[in-house]
Amino acid sequence: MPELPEVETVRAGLEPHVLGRRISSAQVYRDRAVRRQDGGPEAFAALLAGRTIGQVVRRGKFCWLTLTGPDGVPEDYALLVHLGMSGQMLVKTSDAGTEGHPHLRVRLQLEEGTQLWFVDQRTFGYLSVEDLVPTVDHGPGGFAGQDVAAALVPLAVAHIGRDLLDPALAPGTGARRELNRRLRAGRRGIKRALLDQSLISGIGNIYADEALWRTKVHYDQPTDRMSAARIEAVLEAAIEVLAEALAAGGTSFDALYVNIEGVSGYFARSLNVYGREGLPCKRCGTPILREKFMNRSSHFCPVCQRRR
DNA sequence: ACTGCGTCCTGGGGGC
DNA sequence: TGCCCCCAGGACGCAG
Repeated sequence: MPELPEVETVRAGLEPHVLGRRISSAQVYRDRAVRRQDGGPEAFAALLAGRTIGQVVRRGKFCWLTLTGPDGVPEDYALLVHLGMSGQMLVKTSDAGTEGHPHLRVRLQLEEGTQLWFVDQRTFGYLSVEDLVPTVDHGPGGFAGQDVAAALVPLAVAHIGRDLLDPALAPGTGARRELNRRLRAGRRGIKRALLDQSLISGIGNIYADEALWRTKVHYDQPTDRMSAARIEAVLEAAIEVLAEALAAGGTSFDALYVNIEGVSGYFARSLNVYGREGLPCKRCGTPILREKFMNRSSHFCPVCQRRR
C-alpha cells in the first residue's frame, strides 16, 4: 500500500533524523530483506558501516540515502529502500529492544543513539546498497530531497520514470507532452499504463482507482482511444489526489502503513471509491463494483465510469 | 518491442 | 475449535 504519498511521508520524516549521521553498524535479521544485494547480507553491512548519510531522496515509490565515506568523499553508491507492500522505516531510540518484534528485518545503528528499523510483515520490500547510475531518460534523479543537477539514481531506479510530483512535469512542459504521448502510444488500458512505473512513477492501485473515479474513466479504457486532453485530466486528477493524500500523511487501513513514528495517516476516510464495493457512488448513488484486474482489485462506478 | 500473466510472502478473516 | 481458502499488492521475470 505504500504509494507516493506514503513513501514521501516516510522520506520527509526520516530526513531530520538521519542527515549527517554516521552509521556504526547494520544487522540483517532476514536475508530476504536484502535479496537484491550483491554479496549478500555481509556485503550490505560492510558497505554501510562507517558511512555518513547525506541526502534522503525519493523517486516514485523508491527512496534512497546517499552516503559519504570515512574520508568525507561521497560514495558512488547509496542505500536504497523499497517498502513493497508492508515495509516500514521506524526511528527508534538507542535503548529500544528488538525482542518481541517478529517482523524486524534490518536494523541500522546510528552514532549518538538513534536506531533505524526496517520492519516488513509481507517481505515484498527490501533494502540494498547499489551503485548510483544515470537515469535512462536523463530526467531529474529524484523529486524530493535531491539536488536535481546530480541526476544519479540507484541501479534499480534507472528505468523508473519521472516522479508524478516532479516539477519538471508541470502542464505545458516538453516532458509533460512527451509523457502524454507515451501514455497514448501503447495498446493497453489506462490503469495498466498509470501503474507502469517506467512511464510515470508513484501511482499504485489505490490512487489509480481514485484518479479514474474523479475523471469518470473506466480502468480498462484503451489509452490509444483517449484524447490528449482526457489523458491530461487523468494526470491532473492523479496529481491532485496524491497531493491531498500527502497532506493527510497518507492512507492507512491498518497498522501496515505507518510513518517513522509508527503513526497512521488519515486519508483512508477521504477515499471515494477504493475499498467501497457495494457502497453507493458518492456522485450518482450506484453501488460501486470491484473487479479482478491485473491480479488485483479495481473499484469503479459502473454508471459514471463507462468504457467508450 | 511490447504486452500481460505468474510469482514472491505473511497474517487476518470468513465459511464450514 | 480447527482447517482451508481467499485477500491485500509492488515489481520483476519470462512467455508469447
